Amino acid sequence: MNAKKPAMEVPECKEQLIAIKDTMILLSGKWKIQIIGWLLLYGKVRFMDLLRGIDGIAAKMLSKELQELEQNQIVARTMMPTKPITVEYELTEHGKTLSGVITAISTWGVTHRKFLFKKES
Amino acid sequence: MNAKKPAMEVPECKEQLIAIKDTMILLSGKWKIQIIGWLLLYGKVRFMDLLRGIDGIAAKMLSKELQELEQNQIVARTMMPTKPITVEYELTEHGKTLSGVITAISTWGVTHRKFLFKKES
DNA sequence: GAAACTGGTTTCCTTTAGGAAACTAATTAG
DNA sequence: CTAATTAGTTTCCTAAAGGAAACCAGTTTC
Repeated sequence: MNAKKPAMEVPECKEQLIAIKDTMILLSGKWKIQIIGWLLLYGKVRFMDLLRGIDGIAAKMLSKELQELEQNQIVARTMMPTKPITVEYELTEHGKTLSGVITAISTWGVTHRKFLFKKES
Repeated sequence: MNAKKPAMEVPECKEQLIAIKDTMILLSGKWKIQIIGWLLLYGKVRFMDLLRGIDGIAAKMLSKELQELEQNQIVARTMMPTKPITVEYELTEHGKTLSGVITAISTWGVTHRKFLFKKES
């Protein structure tokens, strides 16, 4: 018996794989999806809300990730002329279109937890 | 005007944020989601199919990522007694429950591309 | 016998991600 | 005057991720 097949036929579903790659370039890393999840749940929040709310994140990271999300027009930043100054972050309209992705990820996390629980019992 | 609010009220939506974190621990990195996307589209495939099909991945990476996905029971590995030996990879039943996540990511990639196109025109 | 196929592993290296802590400026409350 | 608030930035460091190339064993084809 010979294992040789001439190589897989690769149909044009490839578009979808490119789209996956595109998305993951924007959202990769430890924090971005968590930040977006926060903004989806809580709406318009301040820098310090995120810093205190997202477990374990450092100011440097939060600042950097928010800048990147802003550049990609997923997050909007608003400076308020209060004293001391406050800055508010929220999802843009485009950013809100990520809700399907975030809820799918969140839902699967629950599914996976149930799966692990079922196995060990 | 004083910006001080006593600190955000943080309701119990936090479960969802934990679930997001759980999921991303399993799927983080440059390749895992792409691999799963491939397996969703093509079903049962061989090591070399993935190596040649996923643009830019190195054998070391593919091998390592597949091992991790197997450990987490997302991917199943089958050795076939052909000559030369062939190995087939496919999603487990549990792995297939990721299809919602993957299609959401893929769909959003398309949405995002349209968004960028609309802006520049 | 040489080359090519299978599915990897090993080594060595570079790049990136990420974290801790200190520091800034402007302002206010005590 | 001191301490604390806001929203960050800067520096220094380590750990992890990732890539290129060589290598391996077993088998088959030329």
